[in-house]
Amino acid sequence: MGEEGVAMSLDDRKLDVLRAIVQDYVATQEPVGSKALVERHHLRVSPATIRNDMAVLEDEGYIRQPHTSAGRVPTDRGYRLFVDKLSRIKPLTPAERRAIERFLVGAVDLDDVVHRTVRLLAQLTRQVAVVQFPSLSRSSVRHLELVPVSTTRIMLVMIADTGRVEQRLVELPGPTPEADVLRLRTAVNEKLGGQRLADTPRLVQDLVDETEPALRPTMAALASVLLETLVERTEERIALAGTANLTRGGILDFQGSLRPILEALEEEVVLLKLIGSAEPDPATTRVLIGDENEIEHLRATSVVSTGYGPGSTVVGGMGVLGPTRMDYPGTIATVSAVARYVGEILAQN
Amino acid sequence: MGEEGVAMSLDDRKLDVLRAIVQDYVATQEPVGSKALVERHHLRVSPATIRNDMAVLEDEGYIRQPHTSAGRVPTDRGYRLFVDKLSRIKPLTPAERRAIERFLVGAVDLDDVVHRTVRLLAQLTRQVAVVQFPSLSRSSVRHLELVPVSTTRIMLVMIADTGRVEQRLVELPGPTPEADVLRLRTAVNEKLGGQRLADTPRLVQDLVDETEPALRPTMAALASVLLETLVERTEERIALAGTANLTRGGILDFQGSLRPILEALEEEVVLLKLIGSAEPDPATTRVLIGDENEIEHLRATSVVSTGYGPGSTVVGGMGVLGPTRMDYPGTIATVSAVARYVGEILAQN
DNA sequence: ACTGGCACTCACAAACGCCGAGTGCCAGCG
DNA sequence: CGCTGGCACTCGGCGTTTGTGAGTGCCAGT
Repeated sequence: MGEEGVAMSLDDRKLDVLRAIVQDYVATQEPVGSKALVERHHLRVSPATIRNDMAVLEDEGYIRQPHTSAGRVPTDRGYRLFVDKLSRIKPLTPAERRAIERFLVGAVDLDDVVHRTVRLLAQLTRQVAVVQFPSLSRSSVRHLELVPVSTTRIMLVMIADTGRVEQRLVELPGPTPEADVLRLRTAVNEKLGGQRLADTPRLVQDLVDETEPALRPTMAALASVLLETLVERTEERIALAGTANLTRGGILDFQGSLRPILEALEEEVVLLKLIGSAEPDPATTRVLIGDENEIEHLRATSVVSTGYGPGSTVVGGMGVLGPTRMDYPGTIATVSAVARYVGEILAQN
Repeated sequence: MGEEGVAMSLDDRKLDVLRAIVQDYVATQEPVGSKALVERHHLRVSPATIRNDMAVLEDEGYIRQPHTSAGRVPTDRGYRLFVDKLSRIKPLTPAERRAIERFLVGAVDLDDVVHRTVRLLAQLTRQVAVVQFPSLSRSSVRHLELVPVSTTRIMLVMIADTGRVEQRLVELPGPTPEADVLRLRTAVNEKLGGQRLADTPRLVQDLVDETEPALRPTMAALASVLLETLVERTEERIALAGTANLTRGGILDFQGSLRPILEALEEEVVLLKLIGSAEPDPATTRVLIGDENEIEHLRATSVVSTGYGPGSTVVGGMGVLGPTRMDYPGTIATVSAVARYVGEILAQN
């Protein structure tokens, strides 16, 4: 009707009311009523006035009543408005800062960093945490090693600059003396060393073409495994922690059951999509609220995620998953801070 | 009194009754009464007789009543007797055999084998499955590689015969030309190649002593990292799957909540202890029932576990965790079969 | 535009009573 | 002596009822 944009139809006080509702509901986990609102927040009006405001907010779809004559609860849309416009990122407490700093002492290798990170995230946010291992597709080749296993088999070991290591067995077309293996090794390293994995497919082709004819079949066998390792099987690894937090606040937090959630959490693909850094600006911290996320069974959850990597690059994603009713400002702050720290650690290698 | 051994006090029929109670309870998840028992099993006596038998079984601690005037439920002790004496291992169904065979196609490397295995176990048993990665301490060194990263840093990569790969960064005491690194590499491989990891500590010491004096400080730096990698940090990796199965049959399955269970499952140490192959005969399939296991929070669960490895060796453990009320014969059969299969696959490398 | 007042709604908890499965005991029977 | 049928008893679970209070929407008044 006479209203222009949806947001325009809400004056400042209504926004204050929404903010207060979100905060109270997140804190108490109970529907919040008009009377309680005026008491806990110093809104300078009467409950009746608030009720009118709430009626409007409900019309606009920002809040809803679980049942007649109960207080109001924010909708996904309400949380979205809250996150976008009504909240400031909460600074970390000193205790949190200390915890983040402490977690890295003694991290001995990449696996260790990732595992510690995911536990840290879970502990700080008291939610389920997910950390993607540095993605192969985003790293470069540091070194390739060929280890003879028998005369017709070698083991291919690839070391990425992120510290990730992949190994694969290669069946050679025939017995190959060790000297030849060394020649292959040199050739492969000269061609691929330092290259980004994304660029390797065509280089591998060159590699075969440039090999001396005698060794070409052997190199071809090696090349096919290389391709598989470097590209096709860009298997992403993932670390998960804090699933026990799903049971906090009664199982009823997630209406129905947490069964589907646990199932979804075991699907790597699903997790990758959630914290996927295939986003416009991967370094930004993103928030997906309720049914904004695409996984059917996680419609009752929100995800806060971000990319991380040494310096300003992004080699993987990390994030946190919890009930839509969660402390967004605090969680966003934590996830961002942890990602920044991990980036610094990675930069040190 | 007049009774000799506890087991002696139970005649055959009482044992039949216990077996029937376990079977029915596992199937229905409800306390089983005397009348239902005589109907479902062709015990040729009347309910009243069964009641007397049940009274005895209860005195002996094999079953109990959840409350007066309810049916009986097996106790941990009852399950134990059932597993030890009253059940035969259930042969696998053809469908199960097929599933096990199918799961391995396309397993591309060790990680993949382990991940597929754990999922397979979870799916077949419909419980939580745990698989330990082949333990470093039980494997031998296949190859050690030194990759120069800068003039004062090299990356140490260890490849075990099980296919596991560990890498670690070594800070050298000073700039070291590549030729020296090669010499170190040769020396290290000659000394440690093919050796069991358990034997390496003293060998590493020899290694330093035998090094030409000029390279000795460098070798010392390398040796300390080697020791750490090979011995001290015998970090065991573990794969987990099927946590969603914990929610089957209502959460009430695990009285209280499954919170502590989820928490325990995130502790690697706990899991290792559970499926630990530090048992008398690690290749045997073991069953821990209820409070027989030592982890406080898992007192309501049972664990079926076994060791696995190529041939008749054991390089790690795997197992399944579920409510004490579980299908022991079937689960034992499945776990054993899967372990055997995985052993065969590992033997192929 | 805000407020106080008021009638109304409805989830939730406590109280109640019923039902029936299951038991223990006992006297009788082969 | 072991088994059986009969019987009185127990008690958890379930559906119904009732009471209570938080919270609402509406309206008349300032």
